[in-house]
Amino acid sequence: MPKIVDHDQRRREILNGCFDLFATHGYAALSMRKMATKLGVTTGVLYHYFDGKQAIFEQIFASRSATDVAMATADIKAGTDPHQRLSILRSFLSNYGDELMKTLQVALDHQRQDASSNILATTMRFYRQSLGEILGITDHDDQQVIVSVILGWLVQRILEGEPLDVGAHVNGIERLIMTTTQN
Amino acid sequence: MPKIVDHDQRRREILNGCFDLFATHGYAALSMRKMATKLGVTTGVLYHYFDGKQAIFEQIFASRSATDVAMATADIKAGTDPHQRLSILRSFLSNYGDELMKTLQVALDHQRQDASSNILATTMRFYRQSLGEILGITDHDDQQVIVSVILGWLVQRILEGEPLDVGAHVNGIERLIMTTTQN
Amino acid sequence: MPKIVDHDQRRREILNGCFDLFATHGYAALSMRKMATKLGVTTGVLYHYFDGKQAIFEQIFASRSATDVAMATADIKAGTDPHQRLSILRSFLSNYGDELMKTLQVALDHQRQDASSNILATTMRFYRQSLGEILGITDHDDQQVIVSVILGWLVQRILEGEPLDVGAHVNGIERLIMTTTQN
Amino acid sequence: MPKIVDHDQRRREILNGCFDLFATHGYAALSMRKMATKLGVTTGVLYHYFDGKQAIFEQIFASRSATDVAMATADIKAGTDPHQRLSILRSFLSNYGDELMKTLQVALDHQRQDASSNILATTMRFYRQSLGEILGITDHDDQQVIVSVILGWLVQRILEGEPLDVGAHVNGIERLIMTTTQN
DNA sequence: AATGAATGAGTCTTCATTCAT
DNA sequence: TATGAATGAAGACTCATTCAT
Repeated sequence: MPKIVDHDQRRREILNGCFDLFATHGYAALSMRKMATKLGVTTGVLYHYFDGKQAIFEQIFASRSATDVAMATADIKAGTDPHQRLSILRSFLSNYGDELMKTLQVALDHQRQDASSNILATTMRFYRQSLGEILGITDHDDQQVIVSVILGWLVQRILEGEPLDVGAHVNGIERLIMTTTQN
Repeated sequence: MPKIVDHDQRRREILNGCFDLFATHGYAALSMRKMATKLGVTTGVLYHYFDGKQAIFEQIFASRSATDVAMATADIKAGTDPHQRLSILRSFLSNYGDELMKTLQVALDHQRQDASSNILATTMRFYRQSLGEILGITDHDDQQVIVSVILGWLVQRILEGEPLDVGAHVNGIERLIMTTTQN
Repeated sequence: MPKIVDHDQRRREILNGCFDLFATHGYAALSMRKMATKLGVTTGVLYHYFDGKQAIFEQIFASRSATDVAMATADIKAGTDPHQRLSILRSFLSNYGDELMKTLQVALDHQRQDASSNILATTMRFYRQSLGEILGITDHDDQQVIVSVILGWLVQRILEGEPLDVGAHVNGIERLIMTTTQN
Repeated sequence: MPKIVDHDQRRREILNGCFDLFATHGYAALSMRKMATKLGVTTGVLYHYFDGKQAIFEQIFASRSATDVAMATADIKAGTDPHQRLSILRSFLSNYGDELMKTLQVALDHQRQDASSNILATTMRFYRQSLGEILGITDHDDQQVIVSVILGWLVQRILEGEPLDVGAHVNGIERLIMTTTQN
């Protein structure tokens, strides 16, 4: 009878533990040793559950980018009134800003790690469309600009080291929606 | 008899050559050897002119963030008519988008190298104010949102691997300016 | 309730399965994991039946070198006419050349693993005498040279990657026998 | 002015030092660390002069297999009288047996390392032809058998751990030459 | 001013082996 | 009897940095 360990469960735990580490240190600067140490395991364990550093990194990215959109749509879909939707977007960004920031950092690393991969372009399109649906915006240009506002908000938070107030940005998004050129 | 070399001139040449390399590969993934090879010098030369990798990186960042703002203001200051100002912003972003993207990548790396440094927060404030002056915007919140639009535009360009059309974003900025809540 | 398994039977099966693997990959390059995978068992099983990698290797070698000589004598003993004996040698080499080649490879590995062991010297003497009896040659020098012809045939086969025609070598052995200096 | 080191000279010294190590330990069992230690250098030095373990190994093999044949032909070419030729072959094998043995061990390793390479087959053909010319033997089969006698002599020496007397083998070769079927 | 040889700690990864179950 | 999770040392190789020349 083998040691009783739920293999997949353990994998997911490790992945979750790695996410923050990759986000804060960056792919190249996070060594397997440091990763193992911070997780309280040995390097051997990491290689028991994964095929290597790159594999861990990719699985983290894949699982997180899906999770984030799911979180957003789950929260926001509920509202139907445009005003209500914005209010929900505001609290979503407030609550999950840190997580989104880390996902963005991991995504930027991913791009450097494998510039030829088109998974990021695909993911961006998915984010854009999801946001469009959530806010009821169909115009492609408007979607892009609003995504930019949110991404820019995250980048400023990264660069300054502390959260920016989300209010001004949601207010900006509202004005963009109201002045949309499509009608 | 020492070779006749302008020490500072040589330093600047090396720094200029390194910027692209750091922007493309990232701090951790760019080795001194690769750096030397791409620049056509030996590692010894790099250590003759600089105190090490970290020193090179910091001097690059310092010199660049100043340069970029100088480029922007030089181009834009001229215009006084709001319409004209936006038109100049558009062509500035078109022309220097790639350079700005690289600066952003280096800045993100810098933040990871030394999260405690406040040089980035200072720089961001400087950018924000400069942009405010250029576009004639004094409201702090509006400045933040417009900076976000530009940063978001750069991030999308990074993540998708190809330039986004700048028109939609400048148009968004225009709408943000027109609907400003101040005054 | 333990599974009904013939312990020794299982051991022999594993040993037989390992022989080809050791011969093909070499001692150092054959990991226990690969061994287990190729045999369709787990590493735990290998350590249940054996004391470790070195132990498996030595038991393989011991069991094989006995087997090979048994094969040879069984086939050849029958013939008494010198001509007949050579003909049987020829077909023996034809049929078992691949197996002999593998045994040689394992023996060469064995020598590197434990150069101080004298089992190989003993085995060689045994081979030599067996061949002498088979071919009716008593002179020690002649035995050595004829063993060399066969070993050389195997080595050329190894180095060239494909079987050499055995005819020329058996013919050579015949000429060596006919011109023997003894008597 | 750089440190004064003759790069190629140093390379050759290191290669020469490695030859015995590869021959005695085998490719897989000789680690770069052990190699460096035995040579009295650091691993960094090995990577400064070579592209890696495989590269060192291949260069050793290439340089040695050429050297060996050169040694043989240089020594033996001189004699024209068949009897004299055999006498020279005898002393050549006596003197260089150890070196040839090591070359053979390296070659056998090489074959396991890269079975698809055809350099060994080419080398074997070269050895065969050289030996044919030296001994004045043109028949392909006879060349093969005589090469086998020498290879077998070397293999027995490897397996037994001590040199076999060369006399019996040279005598065998003589008898093979005298009874050649070609004429 | 400039070279590139040298170092030794660090990189990712694989290994033989142990052991709780 | 059998599993496969876990370990820690060792594998090949790269790195930033130093220094004799």
